[in-house]
Amino acid sequence: MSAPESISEAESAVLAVLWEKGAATADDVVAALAKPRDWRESTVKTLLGRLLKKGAVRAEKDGRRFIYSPTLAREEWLSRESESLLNRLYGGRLAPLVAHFSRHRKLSKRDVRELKRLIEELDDE
Amino acid sequence: MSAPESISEAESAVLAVLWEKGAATADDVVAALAKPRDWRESTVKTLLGRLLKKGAVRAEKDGRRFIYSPTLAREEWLSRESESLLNRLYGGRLAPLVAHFSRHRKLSKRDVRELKRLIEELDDE
DNA sequence: CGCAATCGTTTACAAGCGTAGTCTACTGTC
DNA sequence: GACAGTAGACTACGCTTGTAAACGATTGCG
Repeated sequence: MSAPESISEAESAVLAVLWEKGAATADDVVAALAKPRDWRESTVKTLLGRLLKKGAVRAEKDGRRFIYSPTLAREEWLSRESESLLNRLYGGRLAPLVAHFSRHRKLSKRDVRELKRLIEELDDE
Repeated sequence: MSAPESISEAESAVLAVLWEKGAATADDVVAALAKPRDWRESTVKTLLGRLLKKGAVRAEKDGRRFIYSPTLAREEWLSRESESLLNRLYGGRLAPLVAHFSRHRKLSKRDVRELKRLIEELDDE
């Protein structure tokens, strides 16, 4: 199940690119991250290296370069991060989080609409 | 408004005690944390000091000791942490998080029941 | 009144992180 | 075949975090 090595903020930005593209060279990643984060090439290389070491990314040799692709699935990562927060702050359950947001009027109409639909679907199962 | 100094995991455990007790001496906190975390006294002292410096905690002199109390409200902290996660992972909205959990069958019956009630209440507003 | 206990403060130190420069080896080009 | 460019690896460095020992000031007790 791949050791649960924790992914840092910066690393997750790199992973995000790989999740979107499926696979990419270091240069592709550098290019893709040019806009959002303003990182030097070496920064991205370092992050790729760390992700490699953590086993969250795989590198396949393609001539003189490597093609990087994610090993850790985005969904898996989402689960880990989300559950970690729920455990730390809300006793591991989702409802209290939602309650917190509703209590503080932090829900957009869109959120409410979507939540409503989601809950209805749940009833059907 | 208090500067949004970020609170670390360990620090939040100390804050948790203060939130529960309202106010406490360093020793009280050490005692309260004896069970969950197995920290030396100095560890707790360090954390209290850091929280002080971060402005998340206030210390009022009471004879030779200090009485510590939280400056940062728990609700405020919950909001910060939760919103930060939502922003980083779900485009800042709550519905996608719930969708993720439902997709992965991570919702307990209790969660579903409570969510249902919450959503109904929302409709009333 | 002196001393041991007790507070809070200072210092410590390894690991992780953000950010990046430098080094080395390979390769495509003239 | 020599050389410039380039890709990945190695090194760096200051900051935060987790964890704690050491230090110095104060004080209640005998």
